[in-house]
Amino acid sequence: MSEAERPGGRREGTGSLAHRVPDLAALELLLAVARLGSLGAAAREVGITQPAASSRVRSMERQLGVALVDRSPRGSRLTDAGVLVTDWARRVVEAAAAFDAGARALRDRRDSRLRVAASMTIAEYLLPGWLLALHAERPDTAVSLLAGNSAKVAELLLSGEADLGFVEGLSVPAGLDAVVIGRDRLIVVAAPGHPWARRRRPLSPEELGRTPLILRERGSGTRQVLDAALGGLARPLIELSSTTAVKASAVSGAGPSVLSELAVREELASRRLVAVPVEGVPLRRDLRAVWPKGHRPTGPARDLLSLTRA
Amino acid sequence: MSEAERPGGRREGTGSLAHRVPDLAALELLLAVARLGSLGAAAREVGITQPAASSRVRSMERQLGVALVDRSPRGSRLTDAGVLVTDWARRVVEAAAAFDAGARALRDRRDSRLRVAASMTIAEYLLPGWLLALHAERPDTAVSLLAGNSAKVAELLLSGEADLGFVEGLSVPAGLDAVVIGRDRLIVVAAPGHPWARRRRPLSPEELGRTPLILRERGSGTRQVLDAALGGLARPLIELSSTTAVKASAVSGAGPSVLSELAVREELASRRLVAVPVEGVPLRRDLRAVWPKGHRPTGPARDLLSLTRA
DNA sequence: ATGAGGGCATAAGCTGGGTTTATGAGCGAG
DNA sequence: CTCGCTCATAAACCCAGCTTATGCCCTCAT
Repeated sequence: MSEAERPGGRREGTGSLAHRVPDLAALELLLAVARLGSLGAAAREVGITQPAASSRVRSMERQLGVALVDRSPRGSRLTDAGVLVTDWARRVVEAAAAFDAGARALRDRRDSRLRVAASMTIAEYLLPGWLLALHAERPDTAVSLLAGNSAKVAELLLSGEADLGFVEGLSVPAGLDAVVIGRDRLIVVAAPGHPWARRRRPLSPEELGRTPLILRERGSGTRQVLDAALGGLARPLIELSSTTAVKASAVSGAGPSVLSELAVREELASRRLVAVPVEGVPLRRDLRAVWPKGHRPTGPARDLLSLTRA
Repeated sequence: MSEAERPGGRREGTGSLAHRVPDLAALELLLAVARLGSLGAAAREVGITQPAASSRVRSMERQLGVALVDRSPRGSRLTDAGVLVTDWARRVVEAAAAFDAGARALRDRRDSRLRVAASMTIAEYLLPGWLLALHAERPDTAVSLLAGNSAKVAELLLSGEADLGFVEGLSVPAGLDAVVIGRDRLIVVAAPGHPWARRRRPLSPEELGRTPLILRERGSGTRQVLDAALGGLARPLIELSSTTAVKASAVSGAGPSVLSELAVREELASRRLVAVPVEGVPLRRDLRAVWPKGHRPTGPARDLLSLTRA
């Protein structure tokens, strides 16, 4: 009953992002201001009144502790800091747009003109981007998404519950035609503090095989590829049930791991994980679009397919 | 709940992201639920009560039209759809974390232990990631950021107002020592519908030089590099005053453009822009860390520097 | 000069989403 | 069989942010 639950001390560091980052509506408003050069015009565009926009921007500036726009009776322009903040805001908004595209596809399970079945990795990391691009070209296309492993994708296609599929893996499921649309690679990663992170000589397969790694559980696609590449030798340090858990564990320095390049792209870019060179281990796997044998994709399926070919 | 608010019937497309995407607090809560396997535990972690968490998750599910977690008396696990949504949510949260890291550096102009001066491109696209990585390794380091062009960076370093600088460009400003930390490339891009997008033969310098392009104004760093590479020949179709405006214009199909690889990475990944191959035009430029001649970076500056070397 | 128009700031009042507190119900373990 | 964990529901409450209604400032055109 006493409210001593909250240690009243410093809330430095972890104040929960949401308290320090303006909400999406505010960020969108800021982008509109940047584009239109006027608070009032931006307000109109996002469907609120001018005083509301004024207040929103002001409270953003208070929250961030930085002046973002130069107001003048002739309009508003971004300050230097505002330009930077706006660009960072754009990235947040784009991630939100990808979220929305994915969520929308997930919701419209039925009655969509294009039903896509995809493996988890592709659904997670590639599909939202494709959906955004598709929306830009063919705004009317309603897409629905079903996710599963290769076998599930094949089943959905063959039973007519999906029009187009995407799988990663070594072989094409029976009864399907396929085209390679890209390539994924498993890479060895370690936290920056790990000895391997500074390594310049490539790891040998034996070395990789005898070192305990943070891995997905047996049976997962990634684990299968790794085991096959090493000849069933992969030795687990910990086994976790999701790619995310594996990543988090690797980032925290628990040990090295082997993960899809797609899954760790961001961590590599921000240097929270480091790629470790390896030699003599075939860790590539093809990404393929698939469809029922003979039934060449047409209409919206063809549109989407043409977007995915790099 | 039938509301005939918007005349025009169709509320397809533009419903303003913020109405369709849960706010950051909700996304963070979802991530916590995924990690901890319990609504109550997640609630505790983000500092709200269990019923609030329950209600928040429920309203997310209503908003998205998809069940995200399987509740049981023994805890909560993500559904299949929940796994996907959570991964997309993670990307939004990471973008927000980068935003926060950048904004924080921008705010703490003075009295920071490490004062960084960076050119716009680096400040926009690379620094937030570095700051996140630095924070992961050295949580106590307070960083401040000043952005400007190469000359401004040099000035700040030489006057002692900054400890470490980052510039992109062909030469190192006088009075500074430097080390190359990466490489940027200008690339020719076009919207997917543009004829160049399907081109397989590389463009020749002449062809590029005689085609009107969407460009930054004369005097911008990007424009300078391009003009130098072409021998002053670049022909503008439109001249715009920000990288963002150029991108938006190119995406909308107004014409081809030449932009930093860093600036269009996301657009390329989602296929809103397509890279056009070019030959015989030297469009690379080095990214360098710089500091006052003789004053080797030490302490936090050295930490940051070591993070940036790929 | 001088008035019209666009742009931003301030003030006051209201609405509703999200929160807390309080309670109940299901399931498993000791 | 009871304790301890989980989640759901209900009711009261609080505050953030919106709208409406102004006013001031600047610029441009007459």
